[in-house]
Amino acid sequence: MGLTKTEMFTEQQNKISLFAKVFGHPARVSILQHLFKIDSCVCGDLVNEIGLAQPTISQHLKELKNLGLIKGNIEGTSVCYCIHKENWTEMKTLMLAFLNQDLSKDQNCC
Amino acid sequence: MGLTKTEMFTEQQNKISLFAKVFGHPARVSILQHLFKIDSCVCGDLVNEIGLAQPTISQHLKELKNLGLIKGNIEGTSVCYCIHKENWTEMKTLMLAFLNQDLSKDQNCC
DNA sequence: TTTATTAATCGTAATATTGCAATATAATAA
DNA sequence: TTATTATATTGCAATATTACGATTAATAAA
Repeated sequence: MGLTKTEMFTEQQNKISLFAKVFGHPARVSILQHLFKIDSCVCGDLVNEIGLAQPTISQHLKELKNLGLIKGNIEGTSVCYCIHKENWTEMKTLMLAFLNQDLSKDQNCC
Repeated sequence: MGLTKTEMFTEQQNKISLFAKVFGHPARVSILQHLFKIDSCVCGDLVNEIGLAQPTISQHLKELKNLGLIKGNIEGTSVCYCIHKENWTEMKTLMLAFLNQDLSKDQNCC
């Protein structure tokens, strides 16, 4: 099927999985790390930096933009992308709550 | 193509994306939250709890096990799954480094 | 031994993702 | 206006993912 049954899950679970999914490709991880490092970036830089074709990078950028994690400003013929700080912080809160679940309880097996 | 070009990325980037990918489905998020909550669990419980078919849950459990995030003990005819604490902690370190990248720098655009 | 019970595996259909060539769009330069 | 440059969109082929019915395997109970 390939179709996720989102209606069976809570809004929080679906949100977590959507953010995780966008991090689930090394090109998007790499793009984000690059944006953090240089603090702004045009698409062309990323094509050179990463090595995937321009349409592929553009598509990955679109997915990051759709989720609100980055924003882009048109500057002449190029586009300046950067991290959307507020949304990144909000996403982080959600992901941290998931990652920081309590590990201290005793397990009654394993 | 559908085939990720992992050779273009660092080992760290590939690792982050592999962990993120496994969190990229709400059923797996739900399974992990459930395991944290009750601290141990058999597959049958999860089938009732989540509502997907037994083979589907079993497949999601397998992916979590393959990445080392959970482990399973056979107990009679059922299997007791639980969080692999050491590996969870290791994964968390990696993901936190990614999520906690420095947001304080000035952006020269956007 | 026969019959549950429980979870894993197999096979398969439907949908999603990845990557890129070709093309389109938009802004600037000549 | 006509290039030129930079990014987005389209279309498509290859592969991956999701979900589940049918079956298998393994243990427990009768």
